[in-house]
Amino acid sequence: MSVATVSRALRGLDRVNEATRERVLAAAAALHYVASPSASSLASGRTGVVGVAVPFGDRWFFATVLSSIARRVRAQGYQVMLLDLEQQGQHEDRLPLTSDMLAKRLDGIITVNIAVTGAEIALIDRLGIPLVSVGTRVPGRPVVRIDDAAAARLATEHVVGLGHTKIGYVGRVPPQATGLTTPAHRFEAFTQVLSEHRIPLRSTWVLDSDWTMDDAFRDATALLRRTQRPTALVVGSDEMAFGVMNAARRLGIQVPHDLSVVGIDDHPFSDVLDLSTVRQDVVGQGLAAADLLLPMLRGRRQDPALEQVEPIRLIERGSTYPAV
Amino acid sequence: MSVATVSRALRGLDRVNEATRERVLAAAAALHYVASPSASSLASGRTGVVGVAVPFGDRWFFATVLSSIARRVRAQGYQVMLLDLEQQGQHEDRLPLTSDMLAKRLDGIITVNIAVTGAEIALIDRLGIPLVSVGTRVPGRPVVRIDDAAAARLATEHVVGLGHTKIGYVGRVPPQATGLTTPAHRFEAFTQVLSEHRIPLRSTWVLDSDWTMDDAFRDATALLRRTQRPTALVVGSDEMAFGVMNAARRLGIQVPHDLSVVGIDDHPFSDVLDLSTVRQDVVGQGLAAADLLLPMLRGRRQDPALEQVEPIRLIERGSTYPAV
DNA sequence: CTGAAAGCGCTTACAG
DNA sequence: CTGAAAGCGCTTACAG
Repeated sequence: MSVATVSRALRGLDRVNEATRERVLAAAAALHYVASPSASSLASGRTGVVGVAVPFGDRWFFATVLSSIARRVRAQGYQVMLLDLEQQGQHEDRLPLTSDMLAKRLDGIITVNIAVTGAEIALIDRLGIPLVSVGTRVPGRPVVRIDDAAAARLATEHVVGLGHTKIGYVGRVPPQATGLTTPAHRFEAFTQVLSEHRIPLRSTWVLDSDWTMDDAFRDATALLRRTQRPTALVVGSDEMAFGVMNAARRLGIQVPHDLSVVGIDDHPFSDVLDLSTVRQDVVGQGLAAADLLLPMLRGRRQDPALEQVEPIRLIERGSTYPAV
Repeated sequence: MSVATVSRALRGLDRVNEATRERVLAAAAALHYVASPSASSLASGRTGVVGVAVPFGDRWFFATVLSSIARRVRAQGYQVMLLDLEQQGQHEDRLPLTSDMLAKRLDGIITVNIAVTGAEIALIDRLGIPLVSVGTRVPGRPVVRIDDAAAARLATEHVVGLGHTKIGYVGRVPPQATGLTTPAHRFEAFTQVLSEHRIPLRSTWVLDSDWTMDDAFRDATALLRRTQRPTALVVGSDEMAFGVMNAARRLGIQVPHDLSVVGIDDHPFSDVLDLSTVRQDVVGQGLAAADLLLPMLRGRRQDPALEQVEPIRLIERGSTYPAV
């Protein structure tokens, strides 16, 4: 029996006699034989590995997307390489995607809220690696995301509907700092809703944030100490909203009676914290991205302009209350 | 110039003329040349990849360990393969480690709270892959962990010291369900402290749990509805403690005045929730495991009985209060 | 349906 | 310090 026949039998190709295949399979099992991935890759040009690039591997959103992608691609026989681009102690600057990470290593890549640079796109183009983005779009590739503006709109209209007119925002990101679209879209929608309702926007009630709970805690503490403070805060993410609620609690400000807080995400802990929020299906986005990428690994072209927008919805909980 | 010389120059081996090396490096940069990992692996037998096996890739503890391992091994030129062993919808049964995941793919592996089976150990032995475990020990391999008994002891003695005598426990795992050592050690230490202080242990105040917030929420709700209820709960993990606090809040039971709650972990959100807890350094454990594994990848033997026990300490916050 | 052969792109002794 | 050659273990046309 030749190595060619064994190779075909093991990979389930046709043109192999059933009896032959069974003998091969039996022998492979007895000998614990598994084809060498390196040798297969070298010969075939395919690695069976999908890379997932995240800016922070240890945060809920990214860990959840990563895990759901891993589950889905594993079912098709692919392994997942983690590309955690976090740069120690630096919030703005992430590690770049390099040839070392990508070249001949990956059959495809999913970027999760990564603002991919022109140089990186050139690299990925040169390597010819199929790519799907989640959240922030990579130009010329399919994207899976929610409608960030609509999400912020839902949250903002919720507190407006409760009669609030003194409304602040937490989670604006200075536009030059990053190429991420999510923070900008959410903040912009917030301002639009206010202006539609002719509610004045106080610039001192808009807090920049590096999008962490700790940072939101610090900034919200400063804001809530002022004599002039809002009665409601719209917060760009649930994690930041947790920081805001903590700040209020420490200052003796009652949520929701003295201050309404609404987030975006529906983080698994938002229920515990009784946080009103706008739910997005994070697992679903990971699975959708994998489902988009998988056919591309087999050479199927995908519409580069494809935008798969996943649904969102308002979850009213106890952190929001009518204005007095 | 031969391929051998190029190979040596690129990998920084000695016995290469400096001028030659510089020419090679310049040419490689100009051509965007990167050595094919598959070809290198096939020829050298090394893959430059470390596998990290976790039972749930989307939970804080595992995502944090994973991310810190990735950071540390990346600094040495290694990539991380994610082995997420979660089996959809099944809490007890995880996916097994298989040849497909391991054979000729990985230079080493770190298991994070995985109760590795005998068959899996035999496989890993046969493949000769160096292994380091975090949390639950893999027999015959180094382990990085905290002293779980000491952690539970600290938490329990804290509420005992506050004068509580009606004390319950959340997070016992039926011993046959899993080979994990953490839940067993923590519960055992809890019972010991009680008996040392001659505090009776009510079996109805001990809650089994699958170690999730939701499950703890459900079970704690049932417990706290009883007329006879504890004044303090020691909880095996912070995430479960969040569920317990939520249950109390929903029932109108005030934490800490009607009920003290203490967890173990110091989860990033524990500060927000004002949860008293026992802190462990999760990032530190990941880094330590990587530091143990890295030399093994270069052939260094490590003491198979090595136990690196990381420090813990009590963090008193607002969820615990003296008994009335 | 099966086999012989080329080739994937490196690394590693070995010789010089 | 450098090069020629073998070899790592597969997959893929191609021939039969």
